[in-house]
Amino acid sequence: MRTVAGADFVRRQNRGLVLSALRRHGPMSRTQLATATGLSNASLTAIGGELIAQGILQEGAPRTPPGARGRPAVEVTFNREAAYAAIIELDVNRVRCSLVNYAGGLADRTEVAVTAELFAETAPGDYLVARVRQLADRNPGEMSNLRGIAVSVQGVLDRKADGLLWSPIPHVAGASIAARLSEAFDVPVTLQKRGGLLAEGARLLYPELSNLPLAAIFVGSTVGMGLSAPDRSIGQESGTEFGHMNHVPSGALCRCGQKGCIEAYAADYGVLRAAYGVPDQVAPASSVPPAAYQELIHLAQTGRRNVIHAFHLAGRALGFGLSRLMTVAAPAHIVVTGPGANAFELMRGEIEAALRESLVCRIHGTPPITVHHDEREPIFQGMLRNVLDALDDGFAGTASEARLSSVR
Amino acid sequence: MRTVAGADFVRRQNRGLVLSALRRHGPMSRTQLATATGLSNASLTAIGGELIAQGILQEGAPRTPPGARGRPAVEVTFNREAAYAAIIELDVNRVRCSLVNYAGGLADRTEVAVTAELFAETAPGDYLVARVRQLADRNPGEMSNLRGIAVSVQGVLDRKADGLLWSPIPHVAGASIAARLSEAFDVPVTLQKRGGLLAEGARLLYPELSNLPLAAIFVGSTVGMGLSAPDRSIGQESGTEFGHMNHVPSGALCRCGQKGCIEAYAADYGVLRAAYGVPDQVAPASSVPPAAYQELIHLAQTGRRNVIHAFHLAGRALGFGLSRLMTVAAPAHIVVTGPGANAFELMRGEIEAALRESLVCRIHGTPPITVHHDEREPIFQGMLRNVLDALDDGFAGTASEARLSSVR
DNA sequence: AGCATTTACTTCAGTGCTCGAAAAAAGGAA
DNA sequence: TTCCTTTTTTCGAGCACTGAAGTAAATGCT
Repeated sequence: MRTVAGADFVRRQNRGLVLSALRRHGPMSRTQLATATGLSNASLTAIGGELIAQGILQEGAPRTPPGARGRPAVEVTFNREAAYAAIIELDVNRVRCSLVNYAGGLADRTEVAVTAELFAETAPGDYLVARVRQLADRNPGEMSNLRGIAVSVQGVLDRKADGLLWSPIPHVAGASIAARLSEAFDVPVTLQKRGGLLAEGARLLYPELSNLPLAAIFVGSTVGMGLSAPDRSIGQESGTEFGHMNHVPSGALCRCGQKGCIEAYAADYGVLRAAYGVPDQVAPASSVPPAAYQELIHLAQTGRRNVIHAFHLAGRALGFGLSRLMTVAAPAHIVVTGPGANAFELMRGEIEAALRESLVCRIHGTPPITVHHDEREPIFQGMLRNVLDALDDGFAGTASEARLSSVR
Repeated sequence: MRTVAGADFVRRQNRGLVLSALRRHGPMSRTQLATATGLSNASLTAIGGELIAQGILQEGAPRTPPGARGRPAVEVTFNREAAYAAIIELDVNRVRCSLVNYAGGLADRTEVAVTAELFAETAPGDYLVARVRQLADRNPGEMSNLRGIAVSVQGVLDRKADGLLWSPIPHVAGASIAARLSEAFDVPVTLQKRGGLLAEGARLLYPELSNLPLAAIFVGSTVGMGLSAPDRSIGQESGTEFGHMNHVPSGALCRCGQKGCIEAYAADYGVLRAAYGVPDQVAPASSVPPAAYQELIHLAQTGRRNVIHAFHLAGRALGFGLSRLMTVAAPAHIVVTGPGANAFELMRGEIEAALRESLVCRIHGTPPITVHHDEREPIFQGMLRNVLDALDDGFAGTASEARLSSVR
């Protein structure tokens, strides 16, 4: 719903423009900012001065390039102390908690290995509160200026994005996470799905992808997928459940309890099951050690037929999933990440064959597929960008308060 | 990409707000408009006066409700002559061409039956130009103020939405349509996919659906699907190819030439083929007379086992397609339209069974399914709304010209 | 008929924002 | 020192919005 615009709206918009330009292109002088945003120099004096007075931005040392002629430009940067945010990666076997400053720098970080029983004993919300509290104790000054928390999760979000209705992480479904953290630290908390973050992060990591709609899939102990398009900035929609898209009706038993999900063929446990000829209706292993999965890949690479076949089945499941996805979303590029990225060459043939069977690919061509082995970095970068964008957005709207706060 | 805001931007935004309120809630007094948009009465005097001076809006007769006390309110309406638009429905067997005025009223309409060979002889673009020209000859005054053309199509749009890369309508693939019409009449032309229009139209036709994300499927000589969410207004993304989502790898031969598409099971020709035990690799009938399809439905309703089975296969294909769709889009409501809507009860069991097999539906519940037999009305309404919204958008931006044009 | 009342709309003064042009600032070069 | 160049700031004008006060147009009451 569009809303009525007035002078304050204009200021908010243009402050946002300035912050956004700074976020995307790094420190700049006022004059550069003016041309980057399209605002006049006069407006930049006003807006820049206001943002600096509010402690959101700060002036750097005058930068004098060798042999410069006129008055030296003075760079404007984010004031790193203007705000801090916590970024929590909640995974099956670890919780990583990072404290970042407003300039995007890492201030502190904790990482804890997590067992399957943990959340049976401690409510996930309480546990994450404790993790953030630990950061707070070590960084009292910074944490007093905490302005947001982002949590990456796997599974199906509830309607309010407060917690998960279902998750591959044991015992987290049904627990309040966002509200719990939010009341504990009195800051906005967002839950973000790994798949979408992966896609956004890949866009940031590969500049050549930054203007394409893209899909990122994660293959490992689960199968996840996210979409990211250049325009719509934050927020995405509710995310996807690609791993639990049906591949074969009444097919292999999945960890989610349904039959025939892509994940039941393409996640580590699915491949393991198929490689050793275990009937696909047998309940999947509760977890597969990373080393065991790597060993499977190694076996396939050295020619073990039954293991190769298992990866072919995995590729086929992924390929038909992508082919079906293409009829609805049509990404122009696909990124494959996670432990399974190491097995991509084993699956590539089946994936591409399945894609070729789709009308969309026949017409538009099959989208190129890039392999990015590590998944943690794009996820973190995606969250970092989202969190900072949200802070920028908040600061953009603080214009009218400026006049008030400068009084006191 | 956000752009710099100034006073002109504010005016455009607020003009848009006024036009949008009028479009959605019908004629209103200035005072009502002020409360509906959130603008002040003073602003409405200014904006309303400007819009009236530009001939975009007009004042109606003072409306005096029985027993009213004060000064009577004067209603503000669209000036129906402010602009005209052509709406073209391009179907397999007919072309309907409607001329509508800015108030949304129908000014004239032609409808022509079309044969399969037509576009082999006449380029589709030329043919449509002739159709619009015919309207122009009959309505010279109106057509001199033509401001836009919208065309509903089926198939895969090319990147520029100028024509179709593939279509179930013979001989239209590859032809320039939008550019051809645009240069002939010097107005903007948009090609819109039937599926998306169906979803948008259904939202307009059923007020109770207006705030839900929904999916509309068309079942008939083809299978189509469109998504529509409450927020993002015009433009949608590139549309979907649901009918050609794979249902069974290497399955039944589809008209598109691929194997195993949903359409190959659920469109009329797929059901016909299955009902009569024709092998599913046999090339599909090039067209199925509507009466023959109705007869099939009748046979199934009277208990013919093999026909019932064919509809079950169709339902299963649609159901698994929807189940797969749910993992990516998650509509809260599904609308079924087209000739196949008459057969919905024959397919319902299989559709719902397939949906129940999906994780998303197990968790969020299966979305309710509404049957809307007619498909023409929602398609037309969807296009009408889109065209008028585009005109509104254009008029909203004419603010600065107002001062100029009032001079001459 | 005349005046009060009610509701719709307009006018006016005030404020905030952007912009272009001119002025000031801050160094290097001559 | 004085000139030149480039960056910033200052200043006046123009626009749009708002709240408050004023005007318009009709009904109802005396």
